[in-house]
This record gives sequence, C-alpha cells and structure tokens, in this order.
Amino acid sequence: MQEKPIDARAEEILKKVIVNYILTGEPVGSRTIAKLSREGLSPASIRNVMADLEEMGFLAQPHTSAGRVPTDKGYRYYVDGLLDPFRLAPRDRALIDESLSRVASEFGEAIEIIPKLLSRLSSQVGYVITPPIRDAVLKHIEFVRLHERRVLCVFVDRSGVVSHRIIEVGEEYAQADLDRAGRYLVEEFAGLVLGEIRSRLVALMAQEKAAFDVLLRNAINLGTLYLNAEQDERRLVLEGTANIMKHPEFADMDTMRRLFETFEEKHHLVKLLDRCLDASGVRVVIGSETDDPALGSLALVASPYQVDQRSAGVVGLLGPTRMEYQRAVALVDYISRLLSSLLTSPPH
Amino acid sequence: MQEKPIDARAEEILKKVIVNYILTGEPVGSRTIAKLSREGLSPASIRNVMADLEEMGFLAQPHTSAGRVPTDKGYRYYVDGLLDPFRLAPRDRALIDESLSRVASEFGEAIEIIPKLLSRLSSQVGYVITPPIRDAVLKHIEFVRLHERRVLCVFVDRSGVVSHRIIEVGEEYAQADLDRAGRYLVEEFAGLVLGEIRSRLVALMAQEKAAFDVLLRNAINLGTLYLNAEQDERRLVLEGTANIMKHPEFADMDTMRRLFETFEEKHHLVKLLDRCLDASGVRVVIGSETDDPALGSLALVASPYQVDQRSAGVVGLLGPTRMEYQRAVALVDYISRLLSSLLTSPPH
DNA sequence: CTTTAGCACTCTTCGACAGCGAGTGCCAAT
DNA sequence: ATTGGCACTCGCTGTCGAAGAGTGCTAAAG
Repeated sequence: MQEKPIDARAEEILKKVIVNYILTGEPVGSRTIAKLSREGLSPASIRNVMADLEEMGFLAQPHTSAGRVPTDKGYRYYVDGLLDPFRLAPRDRALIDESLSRVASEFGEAIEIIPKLLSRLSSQVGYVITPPIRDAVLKHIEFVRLHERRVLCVFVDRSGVVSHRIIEVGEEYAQADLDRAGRYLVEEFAGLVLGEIRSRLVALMAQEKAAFDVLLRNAINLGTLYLNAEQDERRLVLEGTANIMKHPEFADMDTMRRLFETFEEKHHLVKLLDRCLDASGVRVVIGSETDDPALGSLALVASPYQVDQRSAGVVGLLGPTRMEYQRAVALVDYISRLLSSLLTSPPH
Repeated sequence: MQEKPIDARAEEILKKVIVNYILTGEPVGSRTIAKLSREGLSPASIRNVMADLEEMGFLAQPHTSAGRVPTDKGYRYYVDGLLDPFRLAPRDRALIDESLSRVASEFGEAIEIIPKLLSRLSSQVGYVITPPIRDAVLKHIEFVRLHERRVLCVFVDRSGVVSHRIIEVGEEYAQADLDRAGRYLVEEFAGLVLGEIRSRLVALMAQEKAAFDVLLRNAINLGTLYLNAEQDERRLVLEGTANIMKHPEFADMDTMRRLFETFEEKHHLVKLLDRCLDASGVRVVIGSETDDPALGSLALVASPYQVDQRSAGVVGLLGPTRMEYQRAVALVDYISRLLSSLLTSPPH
C-alpha cells in the first residue's frame, strides 16, 4: 500500500496476465500478451515490464524458462482494483431467486440450500456459517427429561433454526416441572436475544424472590445451564467439496488430504470466516493470506449477511486461487444481499 | 458356490497371496510365496496353482509379467472362510469402552462419536446410519408456529435424538393450540413407535368423536401431517473421509472425485447399507458387489445394531478393498455389540 | 501323476540422452 | 524508450537399453 509503483501500462499487463492465466491455467508468456494487446507492443518490451512485476512480487515463474504466473500479491492487486464489472446471467439470477423464495424466511431451510446453490453455480465449494447462538432470538425452548440428571434442551430460534444440547442438572426434575420452566422462559423472554436473556437471568438470580419461587428458580437454573455452554458456537455448512478435485492444481494427494482434513475439522475455517464478519461487503482472502498452510492455494470469497440490520453470519465460496473472481464476487454479493433482505424485512 | 474347486493347498496359497498383498500393496509372485511356505514347495509348483486360481477368477495379474493380485471374488472367498481370528488390542477396547460409556445411552450423542471412533481406530471412513424415523419411539413432540401456515415440528426420540421438520398446515393455528396438541400427543402416545402412532391416528380420524373435539382434531391433523412425510428417512453420518486419500490405490483424481461425490450425496450409500440391515452379524461387501461403479475399489464392513432386540441401523467402515479385514471385522463387531447393549438394556 | 529345474519370454521401471519448444534476459541498434 | 536478435535455460517427450521381476512351458526327476 505504501508504494504503488505500477503505472498504467504495467497494470494493463498484469491484468492481462492474470485474466489469461485464470482462463487457461497455464503460465503466460510475453508473446501471448503481445498478441492480445492492441497497443502493438513487442514481446521484448513486455518482458521488461513483466520482469519488473516479478521483482515487485506480483508475478512469479514456476521455472526459469516458463511464462509468468500470478502470486497471491498479484491476485490481491487484481481483485482490489482491476476487476471488470460483471453481471450475473439472468438465468442464474432467476435460479437463485426461485430457490430462495421457496424457503421464504425460514433460515433453517435456507442454510441447507444456499451452500448447494453457491456450489452449483460456481462449480466450487459453497458455504454458510450461522450466527453464534448468542445472537439467536428466542422463539421457543423446551426441556425434556432423559434420565435422572440428564435433560435435553431444545431451542428454536425465531427464524426456525433448531438446536439442542444435553445438560447435566444438579437435582432431579419431573417432566412437568421442566415443562413449566420452559413455558415460563418463553413467556418471559420470547423475542430476546440469547445473550440478553442470559444477563437477565443472572440479574434475576440475585433477587431474593428467586429463592422462594420454585418455578422461577427452576427456570433460572435450567436456563443458565443451557446458556452457559458454548455461546459462540456456530454451524458451518460446506457443500460441493468434491468440486475442488476438478482443478488440476491439486493433483498432489498429500496436500489434498490435508485440505480435506481441514474441511472435516471445520474449526479452522470458522475462525477464518470470523475475520470476514465485520466486512462491509464481499471480501476476498487469497492463498497465504489465510494464514493456514493447508489452505495454501485456496481463495475464499466471503460476504457477511444481515439479520435485522445486524451482521450475523457469512456466506461465500472457496476455490483455488486461480478462480474467476468477478463471477465469484458477483455471485456471493447477490446471494448475500438477497439473504439479508429475506431475513430482515418480512413479517415474523 | 455351486462349484468349490479349491483344495487345501490352493486355499493356503490364495490366503498367503491375499495376506501378503494386503500387507505390502504390491503384486505378489510365486517366489515370495515359496519363501513363506514352510511346506517347502518350489516356486514352479506354486505358479501352477496360481495359474489355476487366476483361471477360476480369484486372482489377477495387472500385466503379464507381474505378480498376482486378489480379485473381488478372491477377497470374498478369503473373507468368507480364511480369516484368522483376531482380537482387538486391549487398549483399543479400552478406548472404545471409555468413549461409549461416557455417552451412556444417549443415542443422539453416540451417533456423533461412533463414526469418529471407527475412523480413528481403523484409519478409514467410519459411519453410522440411524434407524428410520418410523421406528423412533415418541418421547416428546412439539409444534411451533413460524408464520401463518408454517409450523415447525420438533420430535424427540426416547434415546434423545432430535429431529424436526417444517409442515404446511391447512388452517392457521394459535401457538396455544399447537401446545395443547403436542401435549395431547405426548400423553396419549409416548412410548410408542411412530409407525404405530400413525396408524392409531388414522383409526382415530375415522371415529366421529374426532369431528367434535377440537383438541383431538388438531392433534390428529398436526400429527398426521408430520408423520406422513418421509418416514423412511435415515441419517447417515460419515467421518474420516479424508483417510481414503492415504491409500495409493486412489491416486487417480477422477475416480476420487466421483467417490467424494457419492459421499456427499449419501443417497446411494444409504441404499447400499439397507442391504446390510437384515444381516445377523458383520457383513462385508466387496468392490463390485456394491453395484456402484464409484465405489469400485472400496469395500464396506457393516454390522446392524439393535435397539430393544430389533435391528435398527448399521455401523461400520469403508475402505479400499485392500484392507485388513480381520481387524476391521473385529472392530465393527465389537462396536456394534456394545452399541446394541447400550441401547437395549439400560433403564430408560 | 506330481513336482521341479531350467529357460525363453514378456513387461515394467529407471536412467541417460537428445531434440524440441517455449520463454527468458540481455545487449546493441533504432 | 523500444525493439530485434541471440544465446541460454528448462521442462517435456520419446527413444533406447539394461536390469529386474515374474511368468508359462517343457522336459526331466521322483
């Protein structure tokens, strides 16, 4: 950022190299660029520029006598300033509109469909990450006695997402008590965010009324037990991981295996995606910028989506650094906007 | 089966070839076998036998001047009659016991842990398939109004498995009505299998009482709406798919991709596993026996598990046909027995 | 009749080597 | 500043030959 030593011509050439490389997957040489350029520059001149670009770290050569290939830094520059505007094909748009309109505002369903959609339309890996439970809005909560000390807690979010967890309780509850406690919590706190509910429960607990009212005490107990655990937990849904194998740059089984292991773990990915939560629009993370060696030659296109104007989760896709960024960005942008509007405006 | 043209010696040799191949992954020649055999047979004699075995389809040669490799038919014969008895290492046993005892009889948790366990202990792909919803035993059911015509139905099985689905209702319900209907269903039918509940509901519907009792009518309506859809649905959990890539026999990206696509679809796998449901113990399906070209060089080790003496679902693992069958079989057998006993005996 | 030693044959693998083609860097001329 | 020319560097491909592993067949031995 401090130095921006690229003049218009170099920029032009860098862009041509990258576009060409994305298209063909093969290192591109000066001759190729010369032919493409209507400016009529000779290969030799272009070689000079390319040598400069290499020196500055935007391009690299796989070996001495090969053409140039973009580096992560090169892609970065390209994505930040050289992207051609791109409009989604009307049929793609229509497909998205139609698929998403069917799930209406039920986030629980959207979450299954969106990654598939992204994956299909991009031939890459699509994903959605849900908001943390902390931000879920209580619609319904229910406690079910499994045996003595184990209680299943089922939670339903306003947008129809169901999550559940088993909690270990200190004393034994009858199912009827559990029912009452659940109903109490719903009546009292429906419409509030879980984080908020949690702090209110803590406040209630301090009041002396809680010591005498059994119903209240139970509700507080169960509620806090449920709310205390893993409030940051988010669900990540990946779809189309097999698509990664279409790309020749992953011929090596070993890196491929490590890649799929991180797919299975999800843990790292979630952490990575968190970084994209606060972005204001589509964000692209390229190769080494991920700080994860297993994702070395992958790029991530991510956009946060909003629920009621608040940034909630992230949707996007994942593919080789050599991907059609314009298309990917347009796609992710469109879907995230649509999703946000579905989750925000409609009557709940 | 009709012809069993293998004498003791041929059997011995077949076994040695297979064991050796499983061990090394390389075609095994007559010399190797000669050295292994304490009978002191010469390579030439062994060659004759091997030629016979090849003619009968138990062995094959990758090319004319290579050693022999087992065919699927060869593995089949080996698995059916030549397996050495195998005992799990005590530490493996202990690990399994400990992991499973912690989830007690909560099937909902076991289902997450078991495939991981299988995968870790075998370095292959572990899986569990759940019983179809039809066989689930009602513990709790709950209807939550999402909007006008859409109702979320949350179902809890006796063993703590939660499943849910959105249903479209004909008329609009108030949440209070939904609550009552849910409570009614639980009171009336808790402890029964869903399939049974469904037929009872159908019977009730015919009675005229249903026409007048609003509560009853609602319960019947909602209950049947929920129960009508996809009663055969089963959940398949796969874990450790990345392990497949460790095996050199899958160097080819294209078959690998198709394989992972079937992993993602799950559909085919479920169908395949259904065939193992009625088996009385561990069952092995080898390569082409799967009738799925994408699974061409995979073998499946599967064992049904029981819930209350009834065959319910299947656990097992998935790996290359060249796998240590004894170990795999022992592992799957042990886990399925343990799981069955956890799901059957304990106090519910 | 079974077993085995011997031998010719087949195929893969590996390294060496050469030729081709693509592309570069540099220099000198424009 | 641009460009034509040229030597050079690599990777890729194909060929060749030698080595090695393993086979099938035949004829001799048990």
